[in-house]
Parts: sequence; structure tokens; C-alpha cells
Amino acid sequence: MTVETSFYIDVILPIPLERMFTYTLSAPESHLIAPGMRVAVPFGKSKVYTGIAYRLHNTPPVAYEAKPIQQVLDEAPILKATQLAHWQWIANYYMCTLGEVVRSGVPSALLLESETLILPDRLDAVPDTELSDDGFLVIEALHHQASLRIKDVMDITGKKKVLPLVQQLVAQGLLRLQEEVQEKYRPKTEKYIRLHPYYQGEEALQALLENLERAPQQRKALLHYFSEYAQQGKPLKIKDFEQKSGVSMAVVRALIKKEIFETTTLQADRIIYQAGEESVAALTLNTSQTKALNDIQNSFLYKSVCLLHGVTGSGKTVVYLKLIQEVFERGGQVLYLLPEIALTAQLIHRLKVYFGNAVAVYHSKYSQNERVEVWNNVLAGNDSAKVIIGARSALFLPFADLKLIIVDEEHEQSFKKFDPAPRYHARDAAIYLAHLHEAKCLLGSATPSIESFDNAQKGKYGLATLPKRYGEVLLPEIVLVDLKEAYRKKRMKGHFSELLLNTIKTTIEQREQVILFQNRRGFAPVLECTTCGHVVQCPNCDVSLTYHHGKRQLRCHYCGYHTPMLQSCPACGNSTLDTKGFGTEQLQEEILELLPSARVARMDLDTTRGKYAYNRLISAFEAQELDILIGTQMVTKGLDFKNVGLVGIMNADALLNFPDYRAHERSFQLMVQVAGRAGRAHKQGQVLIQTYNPHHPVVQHVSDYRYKAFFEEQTVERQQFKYPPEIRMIKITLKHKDFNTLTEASDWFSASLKNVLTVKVLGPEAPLIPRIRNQYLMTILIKLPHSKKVSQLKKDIKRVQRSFDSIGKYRRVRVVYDVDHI
DNA sequence: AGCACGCCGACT
DNA sequence: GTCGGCGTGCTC
Repeated sequence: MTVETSFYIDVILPIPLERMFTYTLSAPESHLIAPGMRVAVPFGKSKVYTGIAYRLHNTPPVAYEAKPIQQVLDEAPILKATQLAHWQWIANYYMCTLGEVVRSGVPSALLLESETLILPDRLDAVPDTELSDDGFLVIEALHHQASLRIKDVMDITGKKKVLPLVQQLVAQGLLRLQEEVQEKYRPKTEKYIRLHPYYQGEEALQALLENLERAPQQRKALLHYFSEYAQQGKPLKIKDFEQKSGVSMAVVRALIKKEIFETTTLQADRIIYQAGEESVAALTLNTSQTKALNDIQNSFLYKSVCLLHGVTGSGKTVVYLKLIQEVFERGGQVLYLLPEIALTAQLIHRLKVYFGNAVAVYHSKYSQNERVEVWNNVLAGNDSAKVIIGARSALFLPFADLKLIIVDEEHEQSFKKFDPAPRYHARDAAIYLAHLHEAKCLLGSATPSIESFDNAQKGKYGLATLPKRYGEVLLPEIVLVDLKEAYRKKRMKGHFSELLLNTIKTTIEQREQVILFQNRRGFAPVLECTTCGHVVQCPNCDVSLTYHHGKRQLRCHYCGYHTPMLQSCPACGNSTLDTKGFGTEQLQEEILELLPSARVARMDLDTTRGKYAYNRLISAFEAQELDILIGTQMVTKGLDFKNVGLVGIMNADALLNFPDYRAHERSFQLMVQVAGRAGRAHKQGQVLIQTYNPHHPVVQHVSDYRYKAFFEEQTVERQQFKYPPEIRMIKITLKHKDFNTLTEASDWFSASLKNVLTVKVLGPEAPLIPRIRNQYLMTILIKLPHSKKVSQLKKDIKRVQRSFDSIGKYRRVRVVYDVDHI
């Protein structure tokens, strides 16, 4: 007597729902499946999703009947247990669902797409005369086409609601529906040839060659095959063979047809790297680099995270290389995280020189196929993916043996993801990932974030420093220009002080280049009527429109709205519209007027939109085809120019006066980073900062490169006003298109939080920009001391949200959590 | 999140 | 009458 056992699987679906879904498995499926594999499952009325198998069990669900899965999609797990643990941590810590982590973590080519296909069943089951007009159209279309999709039916009938119609036709037996799950990723294959096994023996071969006496080309091909095969000892690529042997494809085909050659198809790796050319061992470190390396290694003996504070140009990368080499020799995997992938080209090249084809690149700009390739290589622990360079998303790779994570430019804001969940900080997620793998994590920066330096000061992280530029070149000299005084003494030409303008001139005369930094694109950020004071605003967002001179347009930098330049004030009708403030575009225009012979280019979001525009600008500047580069923060990021004599910061106050607790930190970082672009291999560079407040402590600290003093001042400020790292913060944003509903809803939410939580709840408050893309925003801020337990707090917040969601009128109010927001 | 269902007002 | 709007509930 046998007892019927049922098999169930809990599946993570890539959707923003907290719970998992339980499906039934057949007995054979239950033997094939393991946690971490993908499964195709039906969901709802007509959808099929790819989910991740999470837990296999025998407990039937009580409240509902589980559906059977459609298909097991993998033979082996594509996710590792450690990886799932990491994803779970991200979901908990950043208050999102595991499904959202899956959606952003798994390459979308591995998350199959469901497409409802409509196929003909018995098209003559019902006479045409009994069909509705729309029904007739659909059946007619299926006489010409093998299948239709739902959206095709919409086009044919010209209607949006076609499902009832389709369902009726299905019920009548005319059509059937097929839920087709398509594998988007097809491994690239290449054709290889080899000699047919029949000719293995000496005699058979001899006979064959004699046989080919009258076919000299085929004979030539065969002889070439032998010499190549003797060298390589493996099947030969058909393309290579054709080239090297000098015979035409027709000859090869003839030999295949005669069954003298046979072809095999092998999966090819799409990403091919050249072999390593130089050895890291041959790299010599200077004394401070040696010391830093030793400090890092020592700290790794008892701490898992170490911060490397190295000034710009101090040679941090060489230290990284040494650390990577050490792991590389032991065969472990290294993850090298960068804030922005635009800057990786130089680095990838450099790493490949040392680690050859062990270097793999992974980021969102890569094609789906390439990403799946890297994914599989990392999963298998292949030699072709031992050193992985990537942006944020590389954190989600299925590491088999991760030993070291390097987070370069750890202070960069772009490591924190926002908008689609999961809103994680890649640096912090990297530290947790290292912890799970018992790996080491190195954070590197010239201007460490307050948080990281604080952790280093408190002994939580190790600390190593590179205080000097490589080759003992001095850091650029920073000169402050008092704008107030310059204006008073009428020593200004447009937005340029005489000092800055003259220094630009002499720099160019010395055949050196200039970078001008202005953190604002466009021509003028505000268009104001001088008669009535009206400021022209975006119709969808509560921000002023920026005037773009080149296109004679007004543009919104938040939603992309644009309109031709207005000739008169929309409020009072007078033609007295005037621009206020200035952006990169206006600077470019001014400089062209002031220095007509200078070769000037602008680098901002507007000029780097095209696929290659960014690289073109960079190479033109590198090749010294340009004298002056005017840019936004884009120019501050890790670019290594060799001939920059001067960096000008047009207006430091625009950075400092930003209403945000991080404004000073960001200003310090931006200014020091952009200053670092000045100076050459053996010559000190120059930096000019224009400001209305030359005595501002941040400006002062920048001018002397006093990071420590800056850090201490910031720490005091943050302790005083209760900001991180003194406390932790969770920002809750509520969005809705109706202002009144939103206000009511956020009041309710905030009040409930204040009721339930024992920590500080601030708000609701309208953010700086209270409306974006026709959605009103409200923020609630939660500040909690480190002594409080976060996990319980987050559960309490989620509980409040559940009661909130159960209130009908608030249901459509979107609630967004941003933990440790920037 | 989707998506269907169901109830309302606005038109061929 | 039908079409499309949007509020509501559900998805294993």
C-alpha cells in the first residue's frame, strides 16, 4: 500500500508582492527541481511568469488549491544559496520585495517573457454568418497568419477590450490560446570541422589522398587540415580554416558533402579577451603605496572592510592590482565595482593587460547575451570570469568563490540606486556580500564619504592612506576669487572674474588645457518676467523651466517637457522676460565672445546624448583638439587628462547652498575631485574657485585639501542636527495625482507612524520639488538612533502600510521607501 | 504591479 | 444601447 505524497514548491515571482506563491509539482518534477532553479508558472488568468524555486515541501496550502507549475526551466540552479541570502538581506534592509530584487538581479533574458498567442483551432466550427463582425475579422486574419497576439486582435478590431471576444471564440472552439514562453537568450554557436572518424586509420587516409588526385583544391584543404590539427589537436573553426588554408568555402562544402569532413557546432563565448601581457609582480610600488598595501593586508587579518583614502593621482589602482593578483593566484573571484560605467574603458584595458581573459565586464549597457554569458561563467567559476568589473548590478552575479570586493570611488552618490526598487546602496550591499562570502572589501576614494570615514575612525573598518601624488608632484594650487569684491570693483566680464579670464588666457598660451566646472546645464535655469515677477514653470512639475539657447527652447530637467521659447510673459503679457542664473551653455557663449580664438566644447547631459558623443568629446580633449572644456559634474569623474593646466570652478555657492544635509559633503567632494583634474605628470596644476563666500569653512577646507578638518566639522554638524552617520534615516515618499487625497493620506500615514513608533517621525512635508510628472509628492522622514533595532522598526512600518492600504481611498497612493537615502 | 470585473457617465 | 473611465479585489 502506498501513500500518495504531494509535492509543493514555493516560488518567488518577479513582482512587487511580499508573499511567495505555492505551486504543485508532479513526482518526476520534484526530483528534478532544486531551490535556485527557474520555473515557468501560470499566474492569474492568462499570464505565465518565470519564477525562482525557493523551497520544496509537502505541505498543501490551506486556503486555496495550488496550481501546477508549467515547466522546470533549468537543469541546475542558476542562483546560489549565498546569493539568495544576500538578496533576502537587500529586500529586508531596503524594504522591498524579494521579487523586486529578482527582477533587477537576474538578467532579463533569463526571466522568460510570456506572450499570449492565439492559434486557430477549428476555424470552421461556427458558420461565418453566426459570427459577430469583430469575430469574423479575427477568423479571417487567422486564415492568413499562423498566430495572433492579443495586441494584434486589438489592431484588427480597432478596439481595446478584446478579451471577452477572444474568450467567446475560444469557447466556440474556433481558437485556442497558447501561453508561449520564449527563451530570449540563444548561445552564440560556431561551426567547427573535423575529419570523419572513418578516415582515422593510416590506410583509409592514404586511399583518400589518392582518390583526391584529381581534386587539387580539396587535397590542399585536407593537407592543411592535417598540419593545423597536428598543432591544435582539436576541431578547427570553419571560418578560420577557410582563411588560413586559402581554399574557398565551396571546396570545404564539397568535402563535407563527400563526408570526408564533418561539422560540429560548439557554443562560443561572445566576449573574447586577449591574453595577459604583463605581470602584476613586475609592478613596483613606491614607499607610500607599499605602506598602504601592508596596512590594508594587516587590517584584513582581523577586519573585513578597509578604507583606502588616497588623494587623486596617488596610484590607488596599483594597490588594487596587487590585491587582485593575490586573490587571482589563489584562484578566487574578485569583484571590482565602479560608480559609472562610462569611465571603465581605461580601467578594463588596464586590468586586461594584467589578467588577460580572466577579466569580465558586467553592467546594464552590455547586451543581454553578453550578460548571460558572464552570468554563466561566474556561476561555473570559469577562468574567464575571475575578475569582474561592473557597476552596481554586478553585485547580483552568482559568485562561486568570491574573495575580494573593491568599491572604487566609494563616496559616489550613484552607488545608491533609486526609482525602481530595490533602492540599495551598492557599497553597503557589497560589504554585506563580502561578509556572506567571508571575503574582504576594500573601499577606495580621494574624498571618502562621511559614513565610511566615520566607520574607519571608530575602528569598524581598517584605514590606509596615500597622502601624496605619485611621483611627488604637488597637488594643484587652489586660489579663491571673491565674487562679491570682483563685482563691486567691476572686475567681471560676464560670469568670469578678470583673474580667471587672464589665467585661462595664459594657460592656453602655454599650450595647456582648461576645464571649467559649472554644475548647471542649459543657458539659464530661470526665466523671470521683470514686470510682474512671474517665473515660467513646467506644467507637469513644480520647477522653473530652463532656457536652452541653442534650441531656443524651454526645458524641464525633471520630466523632459519642452516648449519653444516664449516671447511674452504668460501671466501679464509683457515682453519683459529675462533670464536669471547661468548654465554651461551660457558660459560657452560668453567664452566664445571673450576668447574668440579658443577651441571650446561643452560636456553635459545635452551634448553627450548620442551613443558615442561622450567618447568623442573625451578623445578630442585628450588629443588636444580643444583648449577649454566646460562641463557639469560629468567632468569631475575619474577622467585622466594629461595636459590640464587650469581648472576653474565658476560658482562654488551654487553647490553649497543646496538645501540638503549632504550639500557640504557633496560640494567638498565635487570641488576636490574636479581640482584633481588639474596638473600634469611633472607639473603642478592650478585651480581657481569663484565664490561669494571665500571664508565659508567648506571652501576653506577645499583650498587646503584638509579632508580631516572637513570631516570633523561635518561630524559635529551632523551630531548637532541629527543626521547620518549619527543616526539612520528612512525616507518615505507618497505620490498621488490629486493633491488633497495625497495630503490627507500622508497625514494619516504620518500620524499612524507617530502612534506606533518610538522614534522620531518628521513630516509629512512637501519636498523641494512638490510635483513631478503630474504627481504630487509628500515625504515623511524617520530618524532612528543606532541603539534602536532597525528590523523591528521596519516591520512596524510595514504593518502601518498594510492598514493604510486597506483604506480604499488611499489605495492608489504610492508609497516608496528609501532606506539610507542620499 | 498587472489585470479583470463591475459600476458609472458620455456618445455613435 | 456601447465605449471607456476608474475603483476594487486577486493573483498560488
